[in-house]
Amino acid sequence: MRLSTKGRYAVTAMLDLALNGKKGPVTLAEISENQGISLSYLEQLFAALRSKDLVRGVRGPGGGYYLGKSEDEISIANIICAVDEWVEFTRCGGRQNCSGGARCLTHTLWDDLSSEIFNFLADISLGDLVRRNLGKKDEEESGLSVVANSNSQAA
Amino acid sequence: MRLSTKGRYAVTAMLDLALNGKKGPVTLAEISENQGISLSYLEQLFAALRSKDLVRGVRGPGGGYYLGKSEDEISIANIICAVDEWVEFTRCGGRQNCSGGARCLTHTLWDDLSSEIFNFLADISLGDLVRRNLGKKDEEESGLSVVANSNSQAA
DNA sequence: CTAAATACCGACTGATTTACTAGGTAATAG
DNA sequence: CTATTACCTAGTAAATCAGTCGGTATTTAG
Repeated sequence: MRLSTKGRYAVTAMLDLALNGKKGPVTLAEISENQGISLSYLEQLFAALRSKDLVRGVRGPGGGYYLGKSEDEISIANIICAVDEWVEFTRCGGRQNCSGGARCLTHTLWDDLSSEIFNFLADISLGDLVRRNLGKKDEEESGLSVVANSNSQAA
Repeated sequence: MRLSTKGRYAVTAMLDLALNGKKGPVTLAEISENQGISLSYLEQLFAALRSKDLVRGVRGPGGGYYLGKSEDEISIANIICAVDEWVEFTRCGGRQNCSGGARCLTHTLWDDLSSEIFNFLADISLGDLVRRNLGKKDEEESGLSVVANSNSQAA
């Protein structure tokens, strides 16, 4: 898994789109304004998002972007993979026997961890984030209620 | 959170150290050999790890590195933060009122998600990974037991 | 004591990525 | 038609990545 600032920009932009796109398309100019991301950089990100059908563009005046699927069908992992090109990590991935064991064992461990992180992010949808926040308004003063919902597929 | 290839190298190296360092220090030359990471790059990574007391170096012949704490006291988040310098994400972080709401809402959502990812990685220790793998040997042939690697995002 | 092994340190480097600018073309609404 | 928007390509300064090179400091072995 690769979670860079580029992925952050993409997730942030998609969140903005999910929040503001309920009644019509949202222009990149609006997202740029809202989130402080340059327009052209958004264009690059949305080209990648569009190629994975995560967003749908409408040209012309009154145009902009819709989500390509429902909020609940778009996971955070989807978004990050779309812009970060998801390179495979393990170079020996089970196929080669990779210098005898010690190395491959470590790679297997890393691969397992990497999959866990991926699954964790694949389980969180845009809709989750949006709904979670709406429900949070009341409990705002009582500290952290949102975090650590213990998706512990470890162990 | 920032999970780059640099963090991967660090976690991989620390895993190697946890696996091979039971009976004495492990040299960077060995880790370099085992994991295919250049010696000088390892030196850079271990300088950062050392500054956070995650490893302890011993000079001279027969020297090398020990873990700075027990396997169970070192989390994956610790390792990644040590080498990746953990920059803060939200620029407006509750203090400023940040252009009126829509933007800050999105930032809050991102911040929550970021905390979740961090907590997830903070809950996995080196010891967890090592033990998890040892217990896996038996069930190896019965497919995947630890992780569902049905990463079907590439479609 | 000497020599080798090792950690430790700093400067430099090509390649890649990041985030952005500039300058377009294509489609569509009014 | 014209304005607005998506969509596309090329370029770029800065940062980061992963590495080389050339050292110094410390400790063990002979």
